[in-house]
Amino acid sequence: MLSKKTKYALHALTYLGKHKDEKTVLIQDIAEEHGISHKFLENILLELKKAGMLGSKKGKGGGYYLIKEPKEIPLSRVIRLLDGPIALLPCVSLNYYEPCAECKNEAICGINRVMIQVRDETLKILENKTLEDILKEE
Amino acid sequence: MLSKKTKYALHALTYLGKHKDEKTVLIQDIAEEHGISHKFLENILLELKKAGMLGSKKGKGGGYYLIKEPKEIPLSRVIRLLDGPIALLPCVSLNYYEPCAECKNEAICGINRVMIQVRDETLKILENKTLEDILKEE
DNA sequence: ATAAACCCTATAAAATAAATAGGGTTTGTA
DNA sequence: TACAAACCCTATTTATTTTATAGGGTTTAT
Repeated sequence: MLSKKTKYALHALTYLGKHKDEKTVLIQDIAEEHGISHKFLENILLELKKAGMLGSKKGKGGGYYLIKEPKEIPLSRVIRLLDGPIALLPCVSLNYYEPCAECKNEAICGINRVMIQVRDETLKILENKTLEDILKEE
Repeated sequence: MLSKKTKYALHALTYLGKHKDEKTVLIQDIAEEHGISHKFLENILLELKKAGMLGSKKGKGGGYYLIKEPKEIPLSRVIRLLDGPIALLPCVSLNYYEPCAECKNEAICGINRVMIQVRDETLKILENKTLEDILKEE
């Protein structure tokens, strides 16, 4: 399951996508819309900004805005940023690889091999679904 | 990512699959092979037994054994049993449904709709990969 | 000047996962 | 028939991760 962080990030991105004709959107507006703590959401938006998905403007009249086209933001990107690996095991993660302690020899581990296949197929799904798909459904 | 419980369960099932010509296998043998605590593994094997995947024999000379063909044990089954939902959000889980607190109206939520699609495609993968696929790779 | 907004780091609280403990029950074998 | 080896069960503790809070600092439009 996705963490609340990721879930909130998706809500925030969706909100920003729906209001992209407005120049900026306030944290407070998104937080109120979804009943999220202002401060918690702030941390999430900062991460999205550092990752290059959002821009922001300081000072009175400032706020956040999308700096990418919704179709350029795949679910895989958001999930990896806030939740970490998409792979089901550390030993098959592309971005967060770690060996499995209980595995004597990864090279001959059937679980490892199958999980690589699962990872590749799952990635295909999550790379193809983007913020645009979410917006189209609203 | 899968919990250690699920990972250990997969290792245990694989071990049992590789030794299915022997009548029974001891917890201790599996635990030693993968450096898992005997007691922790015991709890996992009991769950697998309750779920109808394993049989066991008490008393001296007893142990655990597979009671299903490896191809009848899909990953989805093991994951759901030990880890819970396969869906990425509670509001799209088939087996562990719960509404999302921050969602005002699930019926018009684009995230919900897209996550239903992701769930269906992910399920296809995890239902098609079975213990047999793991055993074939070893 | 000032208020409204973003930015940053650290810490606390809550929830979950992982492991341990301690015994009970069953059953094959000597 | 005693005993040891194995499964069976429940509860508790420990560790880790997630979630949330706190408290301020910096920037900028008006």
